[in-house]
Amino acid sequence: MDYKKLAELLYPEVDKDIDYYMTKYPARNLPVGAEVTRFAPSPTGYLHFGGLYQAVIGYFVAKTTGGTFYLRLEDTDQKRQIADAGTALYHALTSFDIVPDEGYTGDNTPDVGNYGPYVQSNRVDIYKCFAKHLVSIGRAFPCFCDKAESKDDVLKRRVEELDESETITDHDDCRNLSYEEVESNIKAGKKWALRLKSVGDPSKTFEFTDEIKGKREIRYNAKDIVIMKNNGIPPYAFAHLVDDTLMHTTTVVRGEEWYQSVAAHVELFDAFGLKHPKYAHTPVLCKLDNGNKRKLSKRKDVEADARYFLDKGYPVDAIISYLVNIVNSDYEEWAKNNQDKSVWDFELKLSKIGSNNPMFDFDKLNDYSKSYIATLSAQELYDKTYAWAKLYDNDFATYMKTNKDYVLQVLNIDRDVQKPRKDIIYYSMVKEYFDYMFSPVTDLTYDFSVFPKYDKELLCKIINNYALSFDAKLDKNAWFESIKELAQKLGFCTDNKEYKANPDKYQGNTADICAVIRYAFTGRLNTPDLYSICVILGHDELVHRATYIESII
RNA sequence: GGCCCUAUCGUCAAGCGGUUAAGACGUCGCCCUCUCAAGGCGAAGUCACGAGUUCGAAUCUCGUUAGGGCUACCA
Repeated sequence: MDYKKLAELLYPEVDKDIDYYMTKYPARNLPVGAEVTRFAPSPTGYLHFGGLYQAVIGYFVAKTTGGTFYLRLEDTDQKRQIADAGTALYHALTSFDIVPDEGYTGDNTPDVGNYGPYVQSNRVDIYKCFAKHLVSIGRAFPCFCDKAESKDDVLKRRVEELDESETITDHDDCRNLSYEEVESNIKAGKKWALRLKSVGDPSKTFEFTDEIKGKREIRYNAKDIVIMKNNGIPPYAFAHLVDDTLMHTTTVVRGEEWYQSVAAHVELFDAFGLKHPKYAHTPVLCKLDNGNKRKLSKRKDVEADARYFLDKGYPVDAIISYLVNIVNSDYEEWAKNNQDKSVWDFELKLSKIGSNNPMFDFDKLNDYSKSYIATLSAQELYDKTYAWAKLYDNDFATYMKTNKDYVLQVLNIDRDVQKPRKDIIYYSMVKEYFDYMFSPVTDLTYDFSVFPKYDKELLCKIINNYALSFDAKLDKNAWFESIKELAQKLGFCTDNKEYKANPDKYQGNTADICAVIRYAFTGRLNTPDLYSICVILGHDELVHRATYIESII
């Protein structure tokens, strides 16, 4: 068989050879040890949290080695594509501060970098050229079978084949077609796909080192895998070879689900005489569902959509910290010893990634988030909450802007202290958390039956007395003394030990008085520092609230 | 069905033939206290199971079981 002739027959329009592209895209000028990584999602929907997890790994590997991280859009499956998903993917990714050094930047903005195009559908000429080369060296052949199988069909067929015979051949029948047969098929207008002519012996193994899993023995590939679909577009495997070669990816970070195909990918690289990149197959993010571990699912889990966390207003650094912690569990110790640094300074190591599929843990993420927000100054919290509100809660953003000084005071409650509170988890919580500061008292809901021991008269006495006598000039100690005075006046006990010994002798203790005050002015049984709240509300507002409360008890 | 990967507290996990089997989140208790947080102190809780190798196994080997993945002209 004259393979060159066959190549011409199949790809008459291709006039370049692969050397043209090899010289067009020379290796990057990077320091020794610098890794080139990529995030290569398909525009089939929103950014999946598992995708973000992959992207974070790739990003950190590139960053910590002084390399390059780029974004490539893998849109070779036209059936599953969703309009504008690519653009949305880019925006979601960058919203998490994962900003690629080069690559795709959305549908309406040009790619950045010298190794483009970074959208696979724009690279078909290049794929064809590589495909033609493979035909010309006798390692690829056209396949005229029309196997429009679904996944289930394939599984069924495989099971049947295995039932019939011990050994199954992965070689495709079309590999034996003569030039004349191919020619007449093509003249007849038959559609064809291009397949690799595999020469692998699956009874033999080769040594493969995965950057995460370590050394493994893998069986040689024997499948005549499709490298160009009958629509002229390559499936993943071939696009991977061409793109990661030409874009000089040094380490391919991809999900565990690709691990099975490395044998095929390696054979493909071998066929071209090319060195394959290093591979890092990452565990899959899972979730506990009815006692079972399962993959984070787009359909079932709101948190599978990375935008969920943006919507809620989770701090980006907290999410990244959480992810980094899953990936490298020594991150926590590092963070403890490097409190002046941020997660972005952490040096992530692929070799330290475990092989287990980790389960997503909201508690842990929330802890990172609370702790992070607790480190923010009032001004920083204001800025971040405002930035969030501008995107997700316009009314609140307007409120924040017009009442900036007041909001700043509120946000500073219990914040300017040694051990700040940790109860705000995400920015959307701010509004609700301080609703009694941001809303008129008439918007708060009350139910004074929470104080069954006290009648209306006593409640009003406490509230009115407190409001009328409140003096914002008193410091915290003096303020507390004044509460104790009020307590004594109304028959409450101010000595805890005494109260514990003789609870029946009193109406209650100081804590009970405080509870009434707190509830009256905030509608809450729990709040941060009551003193600060009252100072910010001020004498007049307290009196106003007291009057209103009296009318509704 | 076949092939591959994985298995340490509820969760994330250190561990690499000899450890009282780290740490973090969560849970519980105590202290502090105007509530709630925070903080301090403390507690409970793990080597999936069965064989083997070894003086000695969470660690090595083999089975079993369970979970995950792949088995597409999807990525």
